[in-house]
Amino acid sequence: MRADARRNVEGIRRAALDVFRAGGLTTPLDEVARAAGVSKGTIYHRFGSRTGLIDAVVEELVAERIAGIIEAVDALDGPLLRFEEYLLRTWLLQFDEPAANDVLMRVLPDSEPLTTLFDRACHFGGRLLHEAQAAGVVRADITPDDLAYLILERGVIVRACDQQTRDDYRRRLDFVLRGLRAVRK
Amino acid sequence: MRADARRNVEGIRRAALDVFRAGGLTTPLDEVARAAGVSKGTIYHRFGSRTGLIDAVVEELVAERIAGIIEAVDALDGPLLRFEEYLLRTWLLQFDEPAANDVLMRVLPDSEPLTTLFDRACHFGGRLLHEAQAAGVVRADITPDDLAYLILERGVIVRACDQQTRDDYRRRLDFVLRGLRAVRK
DNA sequence: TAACTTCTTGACTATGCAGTCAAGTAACGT
DNA sequence: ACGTTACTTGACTGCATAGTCAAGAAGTTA
Repeated sequence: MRADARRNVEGIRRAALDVFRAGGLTTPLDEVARAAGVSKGTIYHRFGSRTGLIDAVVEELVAERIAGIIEAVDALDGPLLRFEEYLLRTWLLQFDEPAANDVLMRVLPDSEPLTTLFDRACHFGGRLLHEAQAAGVVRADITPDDLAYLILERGVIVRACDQQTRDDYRRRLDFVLRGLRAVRK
Repeated sequence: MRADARRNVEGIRRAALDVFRAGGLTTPLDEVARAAGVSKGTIYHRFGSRTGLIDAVVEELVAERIAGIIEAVDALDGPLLRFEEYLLRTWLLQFDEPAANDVLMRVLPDSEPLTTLFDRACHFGGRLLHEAQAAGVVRADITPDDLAYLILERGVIVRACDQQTRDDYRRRLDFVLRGLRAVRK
């Protein structure tokens, strides 16, 4: 690979990290090209497709955030707290990081790296749900699908309602969490 | 107005009712034109703009549905039941009728007829919220804005997640309603 | 430095929708 | 039946984005 090509690949990667971080994985490639100081054609040349580029950066972009949540929540005590903190932190991540939101919304269902990240979060959430239900602290009729849906929903909302403040968003999450708890006898 | 023009206006109105009923107010005008058997230009000629056409049909398309909810809910007893039935029926209306959903989502914020319909629903909901909070049966920290948001959210979700079954959608609404109730002492 | 190969470019196609307008068509009045 | 005027048409512009490719630029090697 020629020197200029190597330079460009790196530049594009870095630009993609910046641009996708700010605007999510659906940002037009022209913006990445502009940020990298190359033409769109070069990106296609080097990464094959839009998805190719995303695959090449999404891990670095998002993995740490999801791992951070899993780690932090794993350190907490109590099945209800753990379950609710998992959801809360995930929902806030969706608000804060468009790219993470895109992963959690399965914007590119065919991308392996994206699927891996998504599954990691889902699997962990499923475990917490199971434990919380076993302890009788969240409603028994919530399914793992419902859980995925609760996250997908929030993603859709975050995307569409980008004028709401983080505080309002955060406050309203409490309503949702409350609805998932088991009814006190 | 010439006879053919009058005929066309009526044809377009009727086509718009059909098409918007099925696909919501954001359906491309070409589809309305095709359904009416005229060209797109004729629609613009007769109704001035996309919004003009929508204004001309939205009342007939949606008013009855919203009035129906208000009437039915008004006949119920108990502040909690009334509040929850209002939300539930509104949310189901959003699922069943894309056009009603567009109204409730304020897809065209500048259209008077749309605003009128929206305000009617909002005002009624606000009253129910107030009564329910006065009776201590729903959380006191829910604002009228939150209520509008709960409806907007659902609208966004319905639009984006069109593959979910009505039954699943319905079942999940219970989670949300549950989260709005006052905490039992 | 010249030949050779790799690489980059940006104009191009394609898609989908909003909205416009010159030119053609058809209803109406006399 | 013919002129006038209202009306309709559909091709056109404009916009935004994905993806392609022939031609020109530039790194590499001898």
